[in-house]
Amino acid sequence: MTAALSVHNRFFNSNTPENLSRKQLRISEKNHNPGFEINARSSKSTHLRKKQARGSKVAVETKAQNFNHTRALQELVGSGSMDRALYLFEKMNCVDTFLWNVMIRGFVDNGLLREAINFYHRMVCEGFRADYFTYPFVIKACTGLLSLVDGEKVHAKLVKCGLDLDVYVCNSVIVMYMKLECVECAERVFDEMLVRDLVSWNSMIGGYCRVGDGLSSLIFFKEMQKYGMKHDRFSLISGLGASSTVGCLKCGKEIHCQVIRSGLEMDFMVQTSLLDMYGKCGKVDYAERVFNRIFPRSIIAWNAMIGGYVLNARFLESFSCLKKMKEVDKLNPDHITMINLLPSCTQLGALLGGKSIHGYAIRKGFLPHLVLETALIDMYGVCGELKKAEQIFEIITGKNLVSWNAMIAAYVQNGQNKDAMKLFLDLWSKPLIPDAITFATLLPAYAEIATLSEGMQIHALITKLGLVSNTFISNSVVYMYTKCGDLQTARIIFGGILCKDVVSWNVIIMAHAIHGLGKFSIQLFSEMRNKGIKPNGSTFLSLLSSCSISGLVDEGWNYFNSMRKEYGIDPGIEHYGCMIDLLGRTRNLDLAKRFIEEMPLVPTARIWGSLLTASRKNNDIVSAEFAARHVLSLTHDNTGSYVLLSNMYAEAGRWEDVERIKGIMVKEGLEKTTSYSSFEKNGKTHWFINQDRTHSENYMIYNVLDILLRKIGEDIYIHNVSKFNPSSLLKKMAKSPEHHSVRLAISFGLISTTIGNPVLVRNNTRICEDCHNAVKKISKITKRELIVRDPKVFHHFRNGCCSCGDYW
DNA sequence: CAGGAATGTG
Repeated sequence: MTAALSVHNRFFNSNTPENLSRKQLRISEKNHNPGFEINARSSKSTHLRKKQARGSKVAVETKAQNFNHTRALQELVGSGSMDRALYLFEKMNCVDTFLWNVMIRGFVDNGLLREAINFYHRMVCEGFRADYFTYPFVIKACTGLLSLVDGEKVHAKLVKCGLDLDVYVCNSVIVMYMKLECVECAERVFDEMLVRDLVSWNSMIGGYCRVGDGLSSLIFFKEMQKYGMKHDRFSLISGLGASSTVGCLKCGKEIHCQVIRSGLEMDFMVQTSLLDMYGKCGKVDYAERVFNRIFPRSIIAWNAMIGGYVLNARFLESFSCLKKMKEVDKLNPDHITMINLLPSCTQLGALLGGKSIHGYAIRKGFLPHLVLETALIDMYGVCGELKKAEQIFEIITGKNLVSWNAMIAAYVQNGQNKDAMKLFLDLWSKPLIPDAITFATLLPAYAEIATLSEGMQIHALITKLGLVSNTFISNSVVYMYTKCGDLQTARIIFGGILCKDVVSWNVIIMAHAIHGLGKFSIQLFSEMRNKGIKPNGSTFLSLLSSCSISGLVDEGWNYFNSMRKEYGIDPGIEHYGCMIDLLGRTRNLDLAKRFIEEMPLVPTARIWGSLLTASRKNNDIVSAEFAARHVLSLTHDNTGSYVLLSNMYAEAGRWEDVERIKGIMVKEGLEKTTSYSSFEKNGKTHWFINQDRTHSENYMIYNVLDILLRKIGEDIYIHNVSKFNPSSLLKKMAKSPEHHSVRLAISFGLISTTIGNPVLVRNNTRICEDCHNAVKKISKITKRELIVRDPKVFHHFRNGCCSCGDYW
């Protein structure tokens, strides 16, 4: 007669039943029954009253009927017919806590989580006491909804009822907090438990695993044995997961031994975890051994095996594994198979493979699927199909941070730095908070195009979000400041990195390289070795670049030769590239050519490009043609090579050849890159193109520039007429460099800054010979440091000299 | 009545 009680309590009893104990509840139930008919208000009660009026015989029947109803209700719930269960529930007249629990559990089991919570509220409202059977279900519903708000309310309620003493209830609360990433709350609940069972421990181990704290997971895994808990399959599975996140093969192997000792070797979930662990710890052969013992092999085991191959860069094997899966076990790939295989396509550059996976996913109805779509963005991004990546990103509903990060990465990988920055600002307006990966992805874009003030803003943001202690991020910040021209700040931040890794050192060595401070690079390199940091290939790339940029020829050769001898590092193609630059500086073109011939690697476009630069510096048109031919056979759209060659022809007065190159470029659809220079003033960037007259301070800029040019004797039109030299005049007229963008920007920079301060100008193309000469002289007569950033390096012009040693 | 294996971004 509980329904009656509920009605009664609702209207006449302020002492709500949830404040009473189970025993008290039963007593009050009895006591209030007699008054039932008078107090009845609801239609349910009226219905009951009519039934009861038919006499005691009917009452007995009702009891039996209720018993049948209960069984029917359980069956309906079990089969997932929640609507019919609800109908029956509403019809039943003797509802009690047990039946409410059956309903709530049914909702949870059938994924109707919100309904489960609503039903719990209704249950409490109608005066039923939620018991220690109710709460695990309700908490599970909150967990599934990822609703911390609901969860905390329910938790508070159950503490009030004293149900926080129940092990089952507490275990479910732990799982909830862990899944909602409130690790500290879970820890507190765990700590305050008077009795902990196996599930309590397993929930902690599994919870830490889930939030990525493999170390704590392993600590709890070891700790629980001290409390007399024996690991079961759940503990072992979580322990294996923790070993893979930490990447601790030793831990994994130990747990493998425990698996064998516990006789769980043939447990298929444990097997899958083992296989996964070995794959993630880099032991594919062990994984294969485990895999071969699994029978029957589920799609999950196959997926784990495929994932293992992909993770260990054995891409082709991942595809043959897929083939075997289809042929041997007649299993169809699912969405996780696709997610696993997409990185294989990405790494192999197999766009066609990636597209067919996309097609398969569409045909099979796997889409929309957030993770799969993100993997597709990555694949299309790396394969250069930016439009496709954008399309997928557009249609994703419920984008999470990973999706945003993937799209930002796609832009950066394709050199669309501006779009990456724009997308980041877009993300900033969303309720998502960028993380370390966002910045690690984004910072290279900032390094390429951000102004110093933009760079400082992003740095402030990183600091605000507490990501400065992340070495990966700090390294990128150092590089960004370097590329923004602020080597001073780059140094300070480098000095502040607490855990400097090899990348930190490589970055700071490279920073000094691109600012033409080779001696400092060398000093930093020896400092690094003294600190016991082992240099890698990239270290030498930074070091050799520095030697080449600063013209430290002997040092460069010494380091190059020491690479293999002292450090056991085989020089890569990039290292050879640096050496060719170095040889180019010595003006020994024949040696450079022989070096290319004799090197054990196939020359790339960059190698031939270095020879082309060297040929230009030597004014050796034949070598330049030779180098350019090679560059263009490898990259058809290398505009720079055409322009360089064309300029050489022009200087030699070979106008037919200039026209010929022009013709080829037109035929190939190539346009000469428009050179522009920029100068940042008060956070605003001012742009200039050659002969630009659009700037608001145009008059002043040209006046100042003309004075400067006259002072340095480059105003050939006015002063050099007497020493008329037709070929030199022709040369200058062809390019009219006296109003090149870089000079305009420097002129504007000089009038926009205080005397004594350096002027920093950015160029999108390499500075021409004439301007380089002119800027050197301007630095001398103005007594200012003039800094020009080109696509590769910073030219520091000081007192008539440039840090690049006139070779760039 | 509670807990578990394979999945995307640097």
